[in-house]
Amino acid sequence: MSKAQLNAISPTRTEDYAEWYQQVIKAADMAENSVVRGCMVIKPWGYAIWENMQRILDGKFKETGHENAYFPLFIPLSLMEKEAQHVEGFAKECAVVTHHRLEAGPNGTLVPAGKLDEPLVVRPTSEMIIGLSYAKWVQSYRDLPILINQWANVVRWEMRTRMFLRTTEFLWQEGHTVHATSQEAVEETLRMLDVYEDFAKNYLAMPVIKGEKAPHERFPGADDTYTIEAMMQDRKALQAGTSHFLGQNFSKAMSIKFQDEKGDEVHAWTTSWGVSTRMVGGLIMTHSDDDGLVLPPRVAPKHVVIMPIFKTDEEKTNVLAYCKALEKEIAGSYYADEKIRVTIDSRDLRGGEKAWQHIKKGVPVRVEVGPRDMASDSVFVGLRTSSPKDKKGVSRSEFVKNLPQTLADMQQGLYDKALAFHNEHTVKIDSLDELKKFFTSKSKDENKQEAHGGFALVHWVEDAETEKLLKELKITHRCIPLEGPAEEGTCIFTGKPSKKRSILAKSY
RNA sequence: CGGGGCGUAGCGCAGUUGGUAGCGCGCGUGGUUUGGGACCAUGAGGUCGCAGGUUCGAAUCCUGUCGCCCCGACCA
Repeated sequence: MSKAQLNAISPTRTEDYAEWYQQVIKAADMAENSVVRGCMVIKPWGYAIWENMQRILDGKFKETGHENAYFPLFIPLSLMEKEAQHVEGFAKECAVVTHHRLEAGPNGTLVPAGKLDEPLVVRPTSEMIIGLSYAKWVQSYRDLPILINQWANVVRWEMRTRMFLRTTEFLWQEGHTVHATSQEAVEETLRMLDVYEDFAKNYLAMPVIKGEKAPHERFPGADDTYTIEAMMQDRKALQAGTSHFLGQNFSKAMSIKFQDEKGDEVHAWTTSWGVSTRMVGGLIMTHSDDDGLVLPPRVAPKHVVIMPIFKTDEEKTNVLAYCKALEKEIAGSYYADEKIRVTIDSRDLRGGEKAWQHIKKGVPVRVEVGPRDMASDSVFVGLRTSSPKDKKGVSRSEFVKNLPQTLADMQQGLYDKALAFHNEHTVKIDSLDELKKFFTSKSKDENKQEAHGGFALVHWVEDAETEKLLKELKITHRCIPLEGPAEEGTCIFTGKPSKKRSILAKSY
């Protein structure tokens, strides 16, 4: 049909947000469901985004003194049992290996054989298996601190999965550090939270709130859990990264001890912190629109796609040569201290079709080059942050010269837009009635609720009674923000005195 | 694991009271087009999720089972 659709993605965000999310992933060719329940196949475009995240974060971890290492995928069951709270928190979602061999069964089937003496848990997180090594490595205060990060996959057998946001197997990094003093460990915990904040804001263009989790939301076995919370376009909260101060809980469980300067044997203080492929989901839901994925340039696999346009063979030769020269010129320039990532898409596809594919994948800058542009030494440019129809011709030299600034402006523009949205839907609320109103959809149909709610800043004090009300409203306590003024008040549920406002929100 | 929805061609779907499978998009080929998600023609492509059962006959009815999506429960 020659009639152009209004949007590339159907349904739109307002029509059906959850379905829109799935469709963006599909349209951008990022990932697909696999034959294994709850596990996804991450396709090249989606994986390239993750690789960019990895590269940037890895650099920041190293800048802050960490080294990478790798520990086993399997954790002996007996080891998991050592920290009571930890076990309780993870027991329900552990995959367990009980056999180590397959034998021929009836009718060509294979049956597990070779039962293991001790079952192996597939790591849901690595505190225990890494702690075991740390116990051996730490003898003296001179061995500290240990600052190690691991890039790995982990498995958590969740009831309900969603691509990128919560999958049975996911990719992440987990930092595990050991310190001589509580203070040092706390500083490390907060330092890494800052790294995550910096990464989210300045690279993913995703506004986040740093905060502390309520006791019942803590990592199992942690003394304190800190989080960065982001607001998605449906105004729900997404926990985008966490950093835990583990106190001496794990060092006691694992016997991570050392002799201090005075010769006394003491337990070490540990931390752990991580972000996962969930961030890719957060990225999608922060910026994308009804035409597909929108990528902040800093994590876009390609910044620029050049699309040659030609009819005859002669034109093809000339246009392609021109495009290659342009590609080389662009690839030699820098944006945010990295070479600009450019590619030529010379596939034998119709122009419109091709352009839309790149729009759906979120490539920041599209450049069309045909004989006419060539003749005037200009290029035809479309930006992902503008309307798909909004394209204009500019001189080639101007375009190349301004490209770094163009990308920087897009990056900043995406952050500003997301921040404005975040602020618009973050409100102080001082009464229960107001809170109920804020979090109640006008539509009575469970499946057709309009976007509502957001981040409610309220005085809240943990209490069994408030839990019930939160549940009724389908909201959760997200965090107590670290920044912002301390403000005395009273809990809107119980009237108990509160020293600071918390964020309550619906969440992923 | 509870409630709801859905599994039919690569994708999206139709298939009414059971009679041996169709449409759109996409894909192949030929042609016409070409600054834009083209058009005409002509093809290829399906054990109707899987396993049983009822029947002369099942995509359709029954039972079981697996998977996906939504709402809950759960969620470092």
